Amino acid sequence: MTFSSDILRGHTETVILKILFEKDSYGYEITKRILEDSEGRIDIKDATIYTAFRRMELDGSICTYWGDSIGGARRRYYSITDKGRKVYAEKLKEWIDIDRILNTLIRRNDPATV
Amino acid sequence: MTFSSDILRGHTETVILKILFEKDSYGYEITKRILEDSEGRIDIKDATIYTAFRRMELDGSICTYWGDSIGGARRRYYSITDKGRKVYAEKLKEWIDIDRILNTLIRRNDPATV
DNA sequence: CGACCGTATGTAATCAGATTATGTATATAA
DNA sequence: TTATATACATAATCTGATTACATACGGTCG
Repeated sequence: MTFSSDILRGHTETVILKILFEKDSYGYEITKRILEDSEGRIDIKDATIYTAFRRMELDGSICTYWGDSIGGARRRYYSITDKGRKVYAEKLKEWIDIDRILNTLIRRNDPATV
Repeated sequence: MTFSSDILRGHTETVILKILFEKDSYGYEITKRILEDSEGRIDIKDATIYTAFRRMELDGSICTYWGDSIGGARRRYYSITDKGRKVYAEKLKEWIDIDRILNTLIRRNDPATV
C-alpha cells in the first residue's frame, strides 16, 4: 500500500535535496532510491520528479549537466548548490517543528496512540 | 512564522477528526484550537475548514446540526460518526508510518540532525 | 448613534503541486 | 523481433488549499 499523494506534498523537494546533499544523482535513480528507502511506500511519479527539478533549478537550489550515457539512455545529472544546502537546512528545521506539532495534533494524549 | 500550506495537506481532516473524536465542535472553535495547539504555527483558513467539512460530510465521516445561537452568531456543530472514527484510526496508523519514513528520508544518518 | 471589532459561516475564483496519459529513445534479454 | 528496464519530458487534469468576497449578530468605544 502506497501513501496518498498529498502526504508527500511539500516534502518532495526536501527529500530530493537530502539525496543530492550526499552526491549528484539523476531522476530515475532518485525515484528508485526513495522507493527502496521508504519500504516501497513512496512511489514518486516521473512527472512529479521532473517538474520538481524544473522548479528547483529555477529557484537556484540545484544545477544540472548531462552525464556521458555509456551504455544506456542518456542521464541528466543534478547537483545541489550552496543555496540548495541552505534551503535544505531550513526545510529540515521546519520538518522537525512540523513533526512535533503534527504528532501533538494527530495523537494528542490518547494513551493508545502515544 | 506559519508553515507553508502544503505541509498540512492530507492531514487537515485527520486533525479535525481527532478534535471531533473528543467532543462535538464548530468551525471557528476548531480553527482557534488548532492555532493554539500548534503554537500559533498552523492557521487554517475559513474556506479550508468549511470545504473540508463538506468533503467529510459527503464521505460520511461527520454529521452536522445547528446549535442554538444564544447571544452571538449562529453555530453549525459537527459530530464524528462511527465511520469517522474508523477513518481516523486508519489515518492515525498511516501517520505513524509516514512519520517514521519521512524522518528516515529527510534526516537519514546525518549526526547533526538525528 | 455609528463605526468597528470579534465571532461565525459560506461561496467563487484561483493557485500550486501531484497525477495520468502520452511520447521519445537506448540497450539488453528472451 | 519483441518485450523490458532504463531514462527523460510535456500536456491535460485533479484536488485540496488560498485569496477575495459576502452575510450576519452582539458588544464596545468615541
